Amino acid sequence: MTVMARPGIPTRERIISAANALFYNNGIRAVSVDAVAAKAGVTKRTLYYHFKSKDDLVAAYLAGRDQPNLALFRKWFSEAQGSLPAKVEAIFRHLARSARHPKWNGCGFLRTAAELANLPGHPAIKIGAAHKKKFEEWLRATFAEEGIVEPLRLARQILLLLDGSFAVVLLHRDPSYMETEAAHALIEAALPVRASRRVRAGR
Amino acid sequence: MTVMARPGIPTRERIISAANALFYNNGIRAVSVDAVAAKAGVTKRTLYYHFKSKDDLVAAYLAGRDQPNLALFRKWFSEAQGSLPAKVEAIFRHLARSARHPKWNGCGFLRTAAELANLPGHPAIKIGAAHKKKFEEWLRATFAEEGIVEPLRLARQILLLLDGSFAVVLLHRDPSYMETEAAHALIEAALPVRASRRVRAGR
DNA sequence: GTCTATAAGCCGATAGAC
DNA sequence: GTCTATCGGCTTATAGAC
Repeated sequence: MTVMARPGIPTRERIISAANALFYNNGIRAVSVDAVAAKAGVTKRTLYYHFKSKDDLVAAYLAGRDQPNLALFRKWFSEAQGSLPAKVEAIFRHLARSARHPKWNGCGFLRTAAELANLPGHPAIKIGAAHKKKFEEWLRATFAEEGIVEPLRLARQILLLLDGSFAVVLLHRDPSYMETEAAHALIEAALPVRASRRVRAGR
Repeated sequence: MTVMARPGIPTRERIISAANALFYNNGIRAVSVDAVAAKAGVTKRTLYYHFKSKDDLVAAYLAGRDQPNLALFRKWFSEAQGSLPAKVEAIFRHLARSARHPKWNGCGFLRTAAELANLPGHPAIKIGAAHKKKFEEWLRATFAEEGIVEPLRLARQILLLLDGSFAVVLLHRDPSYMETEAAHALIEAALPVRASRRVRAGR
């Protein structure tokens, strides 16, 4: 367990960074407060000075992943070339690439919600739910701008595919599930009628 | 913690039944072997006579859910009226009804895989992966019979929606995500061209 | 096959010094 | 704000009797 003694960075940030690495890799209940303190290079007493409980620390771990994660999805979308279906499909393609990294372990928000399913009001679950709502709302607004008739319905359908991809790829350890082009098919089906009606039996 | 002292049922079955209730409701690492033994009405020593470790017990818990779960999906499909898309959509409708029960806690296979993501070769994860593969294969065969051009691709797309539904509904505690009719749209998009091309902008 | 008893260690959280 | 030291309880797993 490497000590992350980087004096330039505030103690609280070092603790969150250590918590992020350990909780994401190993899960919540598998990681002790002792282990987080050791990895951050502080004593447990110091950790409890900055966070009032382990639950509080878990919430801070997920809160730290919220904005970076959303920014990454928006970046993948906006940098992609082509039509709307192609740009959304690009998110899944980039995700599959991430999932091939040996340290990839699915979605931290979904895994935490799954592990703490017996504690529905847990602060970490609320942060996860808010994160997914922000993503859904960004998708809805994007689809609305493109003239989709029911943008919220389509946003929720894509969300099911995204979170299903996290779950299935984590279970099978097979990123090819993210390359079934389901998002592409759903978006084309929702496109206004004037859009190109492509050949369908051909592939 | 109710003692499940039902003398007619073999000890091993009583232990698995207790493990099922506790692990599904609370998660794996949140439940001690002590608690399972107490709920089954046996001592810990007896439990370790029937199962060589907690990991072994967790695997038995999931193995016990495999066939009943698959049978339920097949029943929901076969008893539904109407076209192929309608019959698959019926699975999601029934699932949403299950999810409204207060004791519903998502998919036991996916939650276990999420919690034990740091142990990729764990026997329980293998059982979960095999379970989902059986479901995928049943879907593929069903679609092949219906003349779908790429039945495996469509089966995997539907699987993403199903497991995404488990994940999202567990996070938000909102079963309406299972009623976005995404499966219906994907299957219709994959149907042979001769099939009815319905009005699309109308709803 | 089931019991009592316990090993050996880790858990989250806290007291009090500086 | 960070340290040393420790509490009481819970963890998986095992020993040996019957």
